[in-house]
Amino acid sequence: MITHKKRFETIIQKLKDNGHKITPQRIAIVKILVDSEGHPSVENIHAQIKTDFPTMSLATVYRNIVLIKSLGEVLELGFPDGSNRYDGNKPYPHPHVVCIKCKKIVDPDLDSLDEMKKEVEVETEFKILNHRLDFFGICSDCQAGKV
Amino acid sequence: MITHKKRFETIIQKLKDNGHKITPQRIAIVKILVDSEGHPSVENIHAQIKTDFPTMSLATVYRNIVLIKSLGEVLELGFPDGSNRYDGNKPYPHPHVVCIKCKKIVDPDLDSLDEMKKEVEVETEFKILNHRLDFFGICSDCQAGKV
DNA sequence: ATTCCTGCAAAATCTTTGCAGCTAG
DNA sequence: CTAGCTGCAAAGATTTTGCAGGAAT
Repeated sequence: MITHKKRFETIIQKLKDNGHKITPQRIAIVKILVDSEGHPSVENIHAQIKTDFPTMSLATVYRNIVLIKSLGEVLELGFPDGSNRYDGNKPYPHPHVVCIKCKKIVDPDLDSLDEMKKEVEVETEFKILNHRLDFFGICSDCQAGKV
Repeated sequence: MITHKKRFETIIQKLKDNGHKITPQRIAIVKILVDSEGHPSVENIHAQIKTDFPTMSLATVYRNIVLIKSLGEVLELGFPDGSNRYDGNKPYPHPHVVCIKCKKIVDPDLDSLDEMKKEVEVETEFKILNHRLDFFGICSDCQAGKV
């Protein structure tokens, strides 16, 4: 099983391997990326760190997200409303189910997706490299009116 | 069969029905939305119209896209690079296959998607209202090096 | 006649960049 | 030491908004 701790070490190691320095800011950002269950936004990450690291700059968060993305260790989720959120635990494409009320994000298991990709390759003659699949709806809590 | 002309009339009618005036700018924008095979961007629409309508403002394009979106008559495709493109012919969610080299967009037929949606509803207990499925890859032309 | 629409410019977001000083290795 | 990183502020890019004049119905 892949724990948050292992993910943390994987990313830090990859940063080192590629000649990047391990700064306190970087550590803090990576920690949040792998600890968050809730797919944090840049603003979110910044706010969390700023609490006990008041000089942390938004630019630094952006720069590090770009860096970690370029190493393939975080997945960027761009949503229809223009916001971006990040997943440091599963940095490869995978489906999401998003509650449009409470913004909760769940990762469903969908085995049929791989098959669908092959279907698309046959039908369109594209070589498929990547994909994005998101469902939007109301989670059971919000349906029940728990807000 | 649904022709571009019918789509044009449908949208214009819907605008009228909802008490919106039919201005030359509006007509030009709707025309491009339904005539384009290539999923135009806002910038794109603006540029096309500006040729023979030099005072056309970007703001007007944005405002009308928002309006037509609110009537459910155009689909907005937000891409990972931050760009938005629009589909006025099929304004309901449907899968896209995007060539990352030449930016061509193809609409594949994927019957299995509806089933997948139900699968997700059962598994997550969400009420699914909407979805987004995009595949990214290289089209056959670009694979062949035709650029 | 009125109500809605447009163009322009300014504002609002979100993200990136230049630079001088600082710090990890 | 010294290459790379950070913070700050300014710049970019994209989309939205306020306002006064203009157009559709």
